[in-house]
Amino acid sequence: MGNKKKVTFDDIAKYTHFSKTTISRYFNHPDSLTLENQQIISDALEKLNYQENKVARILANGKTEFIGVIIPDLYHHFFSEVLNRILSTYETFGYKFLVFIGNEHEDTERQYIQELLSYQIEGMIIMSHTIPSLELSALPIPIVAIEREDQHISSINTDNYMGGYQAAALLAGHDCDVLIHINSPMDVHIPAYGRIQGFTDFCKEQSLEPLLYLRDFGRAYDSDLPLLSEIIEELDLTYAGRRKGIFISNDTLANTFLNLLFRKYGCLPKDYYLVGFDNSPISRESVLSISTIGQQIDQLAYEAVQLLVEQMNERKKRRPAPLKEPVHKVIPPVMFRRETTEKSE
Amino acid sequence: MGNKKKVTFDDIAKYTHFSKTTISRYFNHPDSLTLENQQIISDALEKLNYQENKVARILANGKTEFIGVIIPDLYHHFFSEVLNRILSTYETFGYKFLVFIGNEHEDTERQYIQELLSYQIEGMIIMSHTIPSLELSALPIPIVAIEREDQHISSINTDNYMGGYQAAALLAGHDCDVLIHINSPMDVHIPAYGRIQGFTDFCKEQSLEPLLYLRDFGRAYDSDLPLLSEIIEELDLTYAGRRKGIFISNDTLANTFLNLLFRKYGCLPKDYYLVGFDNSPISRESVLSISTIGQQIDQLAYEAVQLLVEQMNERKKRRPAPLKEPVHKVIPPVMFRRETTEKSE
DNA sequence: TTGTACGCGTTATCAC
DNA sequence: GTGATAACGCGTACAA
Repeated sequence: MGNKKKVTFDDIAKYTHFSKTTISRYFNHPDSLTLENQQIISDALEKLNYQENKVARILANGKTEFIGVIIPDLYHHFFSEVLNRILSTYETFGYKFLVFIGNEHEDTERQYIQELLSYQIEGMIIMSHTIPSLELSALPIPIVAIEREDQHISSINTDNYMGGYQAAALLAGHDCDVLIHINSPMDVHIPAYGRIQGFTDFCKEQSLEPLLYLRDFGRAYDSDLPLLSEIIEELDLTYAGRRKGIFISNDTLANTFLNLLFRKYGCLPKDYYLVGFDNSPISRESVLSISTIGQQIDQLAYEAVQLLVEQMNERKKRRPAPLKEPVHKVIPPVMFRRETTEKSE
Repeated sequence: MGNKKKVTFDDIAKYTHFSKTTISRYFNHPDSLTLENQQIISDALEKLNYQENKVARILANGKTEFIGVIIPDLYHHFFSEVLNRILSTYETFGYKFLVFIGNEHEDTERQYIQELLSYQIEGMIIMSHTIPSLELSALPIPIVAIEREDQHISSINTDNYMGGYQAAALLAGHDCDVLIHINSPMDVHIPAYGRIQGFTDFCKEQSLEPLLYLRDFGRAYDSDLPLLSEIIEELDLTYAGRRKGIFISNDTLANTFLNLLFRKYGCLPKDYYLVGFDNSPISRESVLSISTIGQQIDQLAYEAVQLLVEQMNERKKRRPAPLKEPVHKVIPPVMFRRETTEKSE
């Protein structure tokens, strides 16, 4: 209860009449002790109620087993699920995670990184996109990006191109003759740009003209509503009666779109076909289940940690062979066919 | 680029012809140096590219500035938003967070706690509910619970009782004469139980008979569907034509309920009034916006960290006066009136 | 205002 | 198989 000093190796050593060294060995090379002595020490640990102190161990051997994480927010399900999966790799790799929420300000994120480095993190996973990868590549530790600009650092991404391609193919397979993609404008170097590219490439291969609606979405539900409303009005006017296949950049937006159609028509009109992206919970829980291109978040996270662990291990070797070029790994998306495309026709 | 040894106070000291102590003071008591000398050291830090090592500092002064967090999952928006807010308090309090996902197994969660303690965390915030608070209260650090069983430890909770009461009042205010609450069965000591209590107490005060449907919800969307479907069938049969006010334990479930009504009737029938709980995004993004009793997650998280920080600071005093009794603080809920109750009548 | 000497709790190196 | 002893990098009396 009180402020008892903590029990240390010294206490154990005195109690057992061994040396500190032997106690240390009990933890790190137990085989080098006789079974008998192992038991003695083990009993002493119990009796004195010893609690490990890994901070001292870090100072002595330099290994923190810390990985730093900077994530843009936890509001979007995608990010929180990625973090969930990252944290869960503790069971496999044993690394602990120091997590910061990037707040969109470059300078504060730089401070976070300094703070992480001061705690001797061995590697970093970054999903926040404010700091350019060129700058990150200069940091003294291995870094892995997930779904962000990654020209100069290693990364794990969903195969966004294939995702966009599959979405277009799904819609075309339902005989949609107007193929539409709704997204936010973005830089070519952001992985998600592949969704646009894959979608338009499929259209071109099929000699269809892809219709792109790029608006500044994602600020908030209420500000997305009028933007989508406007698009619906335009589509209804211009393509009345024609079968419209619409690929929307994420499930949240797809759900908003679907809600607007329900408000206007009380249902999903026959000539509308919808595909979202992410396979986030809302795609199953919307008023009609939404077909979507799912990201394999568990794999994204696992591979990111694994790639990081490999590079961190490499550094611990006597003669490290660091990566000369960043590694970019890509995880295939998975298609979910649901009610917004698989109607009884 | 290479494996250059890290720059330490010793290097700075040699470079500036000061002693290590002075360098240390530069960081901890800069005022005790002349401005001139501060500048000299500051320049040297730049030149040698010094990086702080907080691990060494921890070993020397015992303050890790670590808070451990154990959270059940990040799948539910409530938890991820709480974590979001907790992490964001770094800006205010400066504490860093080591986060573990509780995996429902008591013994592995105990291991997590040991791991956290071995890193010398100064306090812990726990939302996971597998380990009884009595056991937690025996740990050698301050602990604060959020929305979990908290008989023997301090806690921050939403005023669930008031939430249930308000929900019932809102429904009664719309002249619902059948008041229904849908929830999962739970122990009386879980804060969320207050929702049931508040709801039924209001009903009794108004001489209304509260109708409780307690089912094992929350496993998955698909397994909730039939449970809710059955309830709807029963309500339609038993209370046809009467105005039904339904308080559902959380917004996810309320949304599912609403979707089922839409599938059956193509709309929210006139005699159904719905109130959810949490004010999670789905309550705004469902096909009709759902009235809900919102938890003030930002406050929950902030107060939890603050309470913890107070207790951690108390321990650092020469003569600590630890809490004799756990502190239980309660945050009022906020009502959001939306389309599922505020119809044009 | 600045320096000396030691402690924090563990691991690593070398002896025995 | 076991034990001294010296790191690891910083903070803090105490002394000057």
